[in-house]
Amino acid sequence: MSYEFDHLRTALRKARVRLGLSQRELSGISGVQQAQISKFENGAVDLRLSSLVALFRALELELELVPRTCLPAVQSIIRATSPKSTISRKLSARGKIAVDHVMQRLAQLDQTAKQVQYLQELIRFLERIRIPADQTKNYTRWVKYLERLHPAPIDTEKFEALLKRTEALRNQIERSQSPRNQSLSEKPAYSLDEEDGHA
Amino acid sequence: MSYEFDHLRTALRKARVRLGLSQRELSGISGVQQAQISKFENGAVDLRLSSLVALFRALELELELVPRTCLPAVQSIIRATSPKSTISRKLSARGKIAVDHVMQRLAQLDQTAKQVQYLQELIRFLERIRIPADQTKNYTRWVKYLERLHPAPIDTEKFEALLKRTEALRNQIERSQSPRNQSLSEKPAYSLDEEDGHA
DNA sequence: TTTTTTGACATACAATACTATATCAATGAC
DNA sequence: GTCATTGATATAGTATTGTATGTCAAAAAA
Repeated sequence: MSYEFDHLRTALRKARVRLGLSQRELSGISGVQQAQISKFENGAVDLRLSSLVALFRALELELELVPRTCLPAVQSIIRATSPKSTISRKLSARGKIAVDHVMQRLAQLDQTAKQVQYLQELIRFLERIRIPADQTKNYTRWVKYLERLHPAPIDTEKFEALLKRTEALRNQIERSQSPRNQSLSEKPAYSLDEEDGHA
Repeated sequence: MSYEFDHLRTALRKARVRLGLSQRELSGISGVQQAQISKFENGAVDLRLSSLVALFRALELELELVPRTCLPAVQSIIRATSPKSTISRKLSARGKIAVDHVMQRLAQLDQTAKQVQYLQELIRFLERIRIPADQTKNYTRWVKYLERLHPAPIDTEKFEALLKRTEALRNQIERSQSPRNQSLSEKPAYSLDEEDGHA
């Protein structure tokens, strides 16, 4: 079909993927059918404005009208700001909730146990640091794991598994960073506690 | 109806009006039915993306996706640039053509006649100056007059009428500017020879 | 291996945009 | 006053989206 908006099609997919959302998840958040999302991303449908807006809102994006003469300036701003700005409040909210719940569960366990303290520290560490771009997939996978975990009480078996996974993630992140000797405690490019600046 | 895009509705109308285009004219340029334009401007239709893009393209506007976090920055850029950037190439192209044609007609008349020289000067003057915002309506009316005029040869009667109208416009513009003592030869906010900067 | 997740696709029906055209009142030009 | 322009509506028929489901293969997780 290829209308004049491949532009927006690809932007949608990129934004969705960057946030680690599946089409079905985005569908749930935005209210637009998964089938429609798939079609749109593949240029097979000419969405109505209401659907478009719903999708973009869910991804923290706004449809803005830009005079062609200042397109370059605007695009450069977007490029400059996007690494920080495209972090989803949705994902970070979901992630934050998951982490909070798990931390609450952990708080119910024996606080004198070394392993419990260690896991709590690990998680607090992951909450604070910058997640490198090549680790976002591992990171979102871990977050999803927490989401699945938190509704039920945490028994010994689950605790061990969680500790193992969390440690693994921390190690992967450190390994991916060490060659370039980057500091882990920089401002986050992808983190849980990112706030969106409505200022 | 009121979806989440009154934003775009009003922007469309503003842009169209600023350019002195009627709904029918915009329909002709964009290929979107006049009825649809009317409905959209009144929030009575949920346009498809293709129609939207067609409309905005015709108005030299681009639909851009902006992360919410850098909305303020983007909007400030648009505000800062818009007085210049929102000038339509469409209108200025149409206007320019009309003026050129009329000037060609005038070139065929007796160049020694004082009145012919005077009218030519007047038009060159209007081409150069900035048109104050409150005079755009008079200005576009004059341009339309030229558009209607230029296909046919210019006889004495038409010449007189044109001279009269052109002089009247010049006077109106000067009157509207004089109280504030603004210089007329500033950069144009609304002029025929405006170029769009794709740089 | 088995189960889940994911994205693409299909189908049937309801809702609505789009097209083509026409009308009408208000406004302004002549 | 007459005529043209403008914007808002209307109508009827067509095309497409949107909705609700379901299926399927590939990839990933368990």
